[in-house]
Amino acid sequence: MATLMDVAKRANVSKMTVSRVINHPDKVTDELKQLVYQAMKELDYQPNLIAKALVNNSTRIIKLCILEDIDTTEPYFMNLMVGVAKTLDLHQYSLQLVTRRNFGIGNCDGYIITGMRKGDLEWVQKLDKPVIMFGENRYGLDFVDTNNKAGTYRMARLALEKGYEHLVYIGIDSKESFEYSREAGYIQQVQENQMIPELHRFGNHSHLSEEFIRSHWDEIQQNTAFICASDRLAMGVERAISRCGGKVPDDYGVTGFDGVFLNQVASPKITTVKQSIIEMGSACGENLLDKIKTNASPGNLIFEPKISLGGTLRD
Amino acid sequence: MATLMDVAKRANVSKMTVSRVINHPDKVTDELKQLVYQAMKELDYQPNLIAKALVNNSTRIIKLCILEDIDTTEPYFMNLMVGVAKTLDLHQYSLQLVTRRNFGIGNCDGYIITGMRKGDLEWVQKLDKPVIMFGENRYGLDFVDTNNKAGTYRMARLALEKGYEHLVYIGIDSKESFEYSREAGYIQQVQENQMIPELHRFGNHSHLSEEFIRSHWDEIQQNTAFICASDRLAMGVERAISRCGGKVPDDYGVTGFDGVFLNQVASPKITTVKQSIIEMGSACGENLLDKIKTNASPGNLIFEPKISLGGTLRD
DNA sequence: TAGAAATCTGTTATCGGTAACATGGAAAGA
DNA sequence: TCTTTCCATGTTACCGATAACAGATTTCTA
Repeated sequence: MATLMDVAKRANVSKMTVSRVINHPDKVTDELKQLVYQAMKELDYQPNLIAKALVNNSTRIIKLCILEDIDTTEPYFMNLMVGVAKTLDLHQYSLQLVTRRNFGIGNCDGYIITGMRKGDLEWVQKLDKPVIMFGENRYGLDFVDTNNKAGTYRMARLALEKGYEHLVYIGIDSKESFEYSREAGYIQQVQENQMIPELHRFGNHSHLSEEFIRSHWDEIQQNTAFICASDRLAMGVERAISRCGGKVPDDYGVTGFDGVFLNQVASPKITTVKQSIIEMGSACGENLLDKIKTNASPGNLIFEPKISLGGTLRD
Repeated sequence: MATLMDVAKRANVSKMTVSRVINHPDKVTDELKQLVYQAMKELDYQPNLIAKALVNNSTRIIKLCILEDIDTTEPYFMNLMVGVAKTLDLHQYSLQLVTRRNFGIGNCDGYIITGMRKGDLEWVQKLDKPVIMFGENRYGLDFVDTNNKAGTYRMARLALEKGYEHLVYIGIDSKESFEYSREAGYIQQVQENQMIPELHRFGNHSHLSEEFIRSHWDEIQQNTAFICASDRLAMGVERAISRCGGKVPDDYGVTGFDGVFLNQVASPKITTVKQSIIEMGSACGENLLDKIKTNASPGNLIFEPKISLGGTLRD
């Protein structure tokens, strides 16, 4: 591997000049710059990031903190992780996965945090390294998220356009901001159409929504579409309808939210609000590295969700 | 952050002595060692891995090469990645995900490779850094894998014990070693019971196995158990039987292989040969780091699979 | 045109460790 | 007792980069 020194020798300049060409090119004459560029190309020079890290006294480690108490085998978080890892690796940063328990251990250059609750606000604000949140929040912390409200709003409209006459919302029993936003999107669409909102909330497990539908099957009107806050819940609803003898999508519609793997393995596939989790993870990484480099707040980044058509809304 | 120097000063010794206490403790008297340990504890000394990496001229980067042409959203590979990442992060190594395309780019300290085909053998053997394969191979390259043969062998026996009279194998249409081993396990069990093996192979997609079962429904005998080489295939089989009016598990049995998420979302859940992909990924990492450190081949590591009971074999 | 200011380039010290060599005192051999 | 060997420790140089300072030109100003 060629070093700064090798390049310097070949270009007949000092190490420092080479370093300047890389970091402060305006402080070097064009003539020397050309020589140095030439030498770098000939030697295929790649800067040694470890040496750089040493002088900057950085760790090149980013901590990804998943504060929710969740199974790491869940594809949703894996996708997030892959997205983050992709970007970090590109910049030769290392990703460290941490939870509540092992949070404080070891140094790092920045944090990506998801699943924050109110009680966490205090210590999150005290962190002395740059932070990006994954998931909207109302505390002014920089975040990356999907436009949750727009997601359910548009999905609800789509269901109406497809001719379903009743819209029931099946939500997640959680106090997090994203859930409020999804509910708000549904409610707005329903109210704009002079309908009365009907919301139910459960823990995010398919068997809970399934059980609910089965036990209330008699009260459910034909031509209802269920706007669900997750693909898990949608999967349960779909299964329940099917087992109760209902027809999806002809007599009942079902829509999900997330679009991470689960929607594809259901049968028929779930029409869902697709979040590009991997891309969002990458964006978290980009924003964080930016924040580390420039020391300036990148603000919020909101991804517009796309509707991924499956077979749970009629055509 | 306390440095070697800080510790040295507090213990009234030279930097070198502190370094020796850490790396060659036998070359330092007990008396000094005590002083140094004391000082390290008082200052909560953590060695700076970046500085270490610089002198060793290492990158602290490990490349995970997924040579199969596969969707990265697949939970299987994500689990592998998480497992690897877990271990590497513990040792402050960085994980880089590479494919065929970007393989050669950039330096690293070692490789974890999965999905190797015959044609890859040549360049894999030429790599100048330590390598661990994920997935069995017959070329003498160190690997970590599940005992594939034992998996199908035991699963087939279980199906027989549950009273299914016919065993049909639904395999993956691939020339990789793991598939041969799974087939071998099934065949051995079947032959030990004086039965005649029946194997079918498809690309690893649920709709392919589903289509096969549906189109051959008339020829399928009651009380058959399908031993599938993946949960995907099993899912397709399960769905087909259900749609053709068959009863799982009463009249037909279905078993899968992998146990990574998919088996849990099917309904009923698939009885499957569970591979601990995350642990295996961790093991790949451990073995590779070991190999890097000691420069000695760790040999192969074979995980015994466990049968994860779902509802697709009768009780 | 002398002297000051600005511009460019090189030298030195530094980040936090480790290897290789140097030193000084104790144990061993003559 | 005097050398030789050994062992524990310290000194120096180095890994590959960068910041701060120093020196050499050039340009500008009076």
